[in-house]
Amino acid sequence: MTELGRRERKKLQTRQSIADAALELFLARGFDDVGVKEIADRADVSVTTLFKHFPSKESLLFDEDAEMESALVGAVRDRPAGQSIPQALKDHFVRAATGHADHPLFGPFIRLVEDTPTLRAYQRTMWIRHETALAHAIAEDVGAPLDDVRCAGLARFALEARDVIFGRADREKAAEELFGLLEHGWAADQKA
Amino acid sequence: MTELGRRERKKLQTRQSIADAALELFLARGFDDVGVKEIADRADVSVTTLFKHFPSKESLLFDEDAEMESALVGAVRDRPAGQSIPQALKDHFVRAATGHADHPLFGPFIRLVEDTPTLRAYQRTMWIRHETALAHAIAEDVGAPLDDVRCAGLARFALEARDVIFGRADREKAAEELFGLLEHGWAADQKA
DNA sequence: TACAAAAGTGCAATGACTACACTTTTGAAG
DNA sequence: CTTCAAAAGTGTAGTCATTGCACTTTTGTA
Repeated sequence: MTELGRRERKKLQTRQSIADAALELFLARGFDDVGVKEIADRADVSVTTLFKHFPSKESLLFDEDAEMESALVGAVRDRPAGQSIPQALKDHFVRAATGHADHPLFGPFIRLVEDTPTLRAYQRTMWIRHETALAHAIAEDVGAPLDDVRCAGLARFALEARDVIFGRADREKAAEELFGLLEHGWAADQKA
Repeated sequence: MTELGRRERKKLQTRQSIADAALELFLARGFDDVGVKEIADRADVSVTTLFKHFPSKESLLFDEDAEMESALVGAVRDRPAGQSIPQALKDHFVRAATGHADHPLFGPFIRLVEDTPTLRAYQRTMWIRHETALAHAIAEDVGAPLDDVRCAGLARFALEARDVIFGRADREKAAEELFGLLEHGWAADQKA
């Protein structure tokens, strides 16, 4: 679509260097044992520049965000005919989880986040940001008012479900059971 | 039960002074516009002492914690015969919310927390800590393995429901609808 | 009364983050 | 090709929460 000028390209490149440096160092020595200074040095930029690109130390690890939200909304909006919303969300999460599973850093990355309280909290905050968007998509789909409580609730529960699932050994089964619960509750509510 | 010696009493008193000073200042000027130094000064203690009593600035606002957890577990364990677990939790939350509603600082306090991202996040983290305890209580009650996924899920969803409910104008109705969803999903699952 | 543990203090340091004033790069207009 | 304002980058110095340390004071108890 939009051609990027050299300027934009260089900017993105700087950003990428920083993110790469951060990921390497964090994976090697842990989030708390690496300072921003060191990351900036390795990316060959000043600390000031680093913070011009990323709003916080935690954010260095979570880059792609806008895409996730539209994917989430899309999963509800464009689901196969006849499929329930909880089902569609479950499929979406399972697909997303297994989609990246081949990347060699996926495992270590997950472990890093799980083992660092700060990062868990941050990830969760970022994740929950999508609640409103998802809630609206659901409400629109079923023809409820945009701020309908049950739609907001389903959105929240679904997003949380992902977090619970990730903490489990058998993610497939966990997803099945948790979304089963939502599925039944949601269906019963829809009838009323 | 246990009589407190003068030492313990003085310690608690110091702690209370600090918490009081913090609450006053935060309510008056907002969380981010008050420094720990100022709080310590008002409570007439050193900053070092302040941090010997509280692990962080945020924790100054959230004191009573162990009680909440046992109350939560108790709500499940000692619920009236024939009442479902989601129902019991709903009742518990509604009761807890209205129980403090008469306190004059309750409203402003809630508003302070809602309006300060840091505090929202902190409160949520503290709150979710009870997930495991609640999940175990539920599992025990229905005779499932302690780490059963559906029990953990219900616990998580119920705790999150409280958060969603607090963000709503009509909390009574919101509670009704959200726990209705959990109720139906849970009931359907239990039969299987 | 004496003494060890507990409570409190002040100081200096760390580490994330910001404000500021500055230099360098670069896209685009003339 | 020159020019110039915006954008990208830099270094310095500061703020603020939080911690480690070595120290004094208080207090329960033997």
